[in-house]
Amino acid sequence: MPTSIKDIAKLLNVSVSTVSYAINGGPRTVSPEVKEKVLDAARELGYRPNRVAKSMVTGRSRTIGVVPPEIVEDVLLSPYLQLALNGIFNAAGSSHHDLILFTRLAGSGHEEVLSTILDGRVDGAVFIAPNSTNRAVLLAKELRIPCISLAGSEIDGVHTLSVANETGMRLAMKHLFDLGHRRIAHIAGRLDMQDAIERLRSYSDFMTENRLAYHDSWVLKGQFHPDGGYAAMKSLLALPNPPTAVVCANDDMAIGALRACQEMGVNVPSQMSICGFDQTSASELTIPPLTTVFQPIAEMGRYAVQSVLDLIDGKPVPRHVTFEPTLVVRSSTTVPMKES
Amino acid sequence: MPTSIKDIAKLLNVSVSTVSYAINGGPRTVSPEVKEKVLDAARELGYRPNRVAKSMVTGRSRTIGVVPPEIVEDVLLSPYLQLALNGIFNAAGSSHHDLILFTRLAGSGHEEVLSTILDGRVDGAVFIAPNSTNRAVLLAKELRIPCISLAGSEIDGVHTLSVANETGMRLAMKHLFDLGHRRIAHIAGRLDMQDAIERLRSYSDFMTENRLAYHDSWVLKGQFHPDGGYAAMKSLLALPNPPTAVVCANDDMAIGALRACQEMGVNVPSQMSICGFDQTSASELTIPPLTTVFQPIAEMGRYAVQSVLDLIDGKPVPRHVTFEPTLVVRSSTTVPMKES
DNA sequence: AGTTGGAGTCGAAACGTTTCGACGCGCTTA
DNA sequence: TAAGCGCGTCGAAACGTTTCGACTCCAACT
Repeated sequence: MPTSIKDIAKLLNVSVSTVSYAINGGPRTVSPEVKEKVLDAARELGYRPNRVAKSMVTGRSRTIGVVPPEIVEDVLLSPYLQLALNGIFNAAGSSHHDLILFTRLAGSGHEEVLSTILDGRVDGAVFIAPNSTNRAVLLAKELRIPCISLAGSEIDGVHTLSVANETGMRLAMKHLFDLGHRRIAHIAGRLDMQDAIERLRSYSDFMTENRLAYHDSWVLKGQFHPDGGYAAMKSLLALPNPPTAVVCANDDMAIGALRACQEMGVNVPSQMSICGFDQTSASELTIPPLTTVFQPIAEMGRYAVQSVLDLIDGKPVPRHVTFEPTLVVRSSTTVPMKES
Repeated sequence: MPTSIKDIAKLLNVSVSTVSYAINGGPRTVSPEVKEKVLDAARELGYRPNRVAKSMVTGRSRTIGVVPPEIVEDVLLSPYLQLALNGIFNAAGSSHHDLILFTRLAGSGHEEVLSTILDGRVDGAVFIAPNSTNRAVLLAKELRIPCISLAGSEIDGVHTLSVANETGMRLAMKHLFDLGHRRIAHIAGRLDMQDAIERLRSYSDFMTENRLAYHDSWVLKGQFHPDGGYAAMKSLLALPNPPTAVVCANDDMAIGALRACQEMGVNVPSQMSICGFDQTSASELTIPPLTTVFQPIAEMGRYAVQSVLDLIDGKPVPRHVTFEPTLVVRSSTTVPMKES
């Protein structure tokens, strides 16, 4: 039973409203003497305002929800998510909001999904890379909860922040093409996610536009996981006439691919150029450091929070913002070997 | 204005209590017909229980707070914290609790620190590696908020989970000693953190016990950051008779040290053995992969959540639990070179 | 037949705030 | 001097729940 505003009121023989005014510099003024008495008493009694009660009456919690792409074991181990979360965390901190991390959407029906989000504990929500089957974001929208989809599929009516995947992919492809590569493979991500789809499409487009022949066997699915990248590279190397370069849809897969090359005695970059995507912190620790596409994920997280806040305040927020990636050239790509 | 229990009551001409009983299978029984009517109406109207209101009357929020060691920009980029957070996230998910991540302890007075934690939004809290100057955890304890200190300084009266730093350090030192190293340096962490202090002490103890001479110049402060490790290694290599091996108090610093060696053309491990601490995911991506001390951080996170939950339920929880680390031998350590 | 008791329901209190309407007081202004 | 106004204060309503006491039936006892 912590001290409440009532205790102070009783002790000082004033009304609760007066105490409230004094503490908040409230909507009404309080005489200096009373104010001082109240503040002293509050300190004395160790008074802490109860945020839950405050939330109930104001309808605001100064807390925003963060919903990971899927709620499964170890999802926080994803470097991409970590980067986004860090950006969100920074922004929330500087705007004096706390974060609720939702942990239990999995295995629950839609009903429960909604209850978790819309139970009044958050003023708004950031959905990180929701895939198109993620109904929660749709329902949140339908119920007019201020929310932002960060790097997810474009869903109509939902405010979305995305990265220009096409630019990023073209940057990587052009880099390899300019180096002289013609046989370029692609290790794709999870094709139920928008990013993966767009990166794959840009790859195909680039190959077609430049009249580069490519086979189905050059497009592999790596599920965004290192092991997927590893397996994909293994099967690429087993091909009779393997490609000389590969662009991966994220860094984790590129790291897996790198490991596969090392194991098979294939030198990177001289025998195989590898390009990643995302510029996660691990991408510069590999040997050789990965050439990769930098996405301003952390900045997007920051922007997402600001947008949610604006949405809450009823300010206008652009329906869709696209961030431009840039290419970070490091040592995992070089000119292809002469032979062939 | 979302639908409330009252709307249902009004619509059906029953009392709010009846609706509550029907929805919760509440403490009183409801006739089957009424129950069905209520449930139908709730679905119809899209009723979502308001958790804030529920919290207020029950005093429980099914949410637990997570407090990072310090609240500064980019704190979520720390691999150690990520690992711990992931463990906490997993555990919270399976016990149907959400997480509040506190983002604004920094720069606020003690008063605000407390308000943030004790404002009724959380049932308990996990403090990740609080250092001894972190007053928040003390105050939380004083106010009887169920809380666990995860891998932090031991503070009396606070339930603490720690890792046997001594065991870990000895494992690393003995490994190097057995390989034949006698000139072993230590790059220490932030000496305001318990872990760093203990690791440093164990290093000294080991050196003394084995009658190994060591100089002050072999003990460097790396602040737990890669750049600190880098700088430390640089100054080690500048020594007239540098050590043949170095144990770092975390992986990040070991990675920095590795980079310094690479830059200076010092081969790791043949000319310099490097040992890390924590087994973060980056530690196996370096070339060579780091020999490091594995701490079950993720498991500790899980355990921490369970303990907080037990504390909340009034179950007995051991005041102090120690987890044992193990050594992961990879390729950054080997026998020292013959010369000298 | 009268008593007990459980099932089903209602009304109201409680949780800790914020904020509105009302009121009294003293000061200015006509 | 009366009207008007702003300041400081109080009491009460409101937010959306849960749950307790009380009440009414009706069935099952003695």
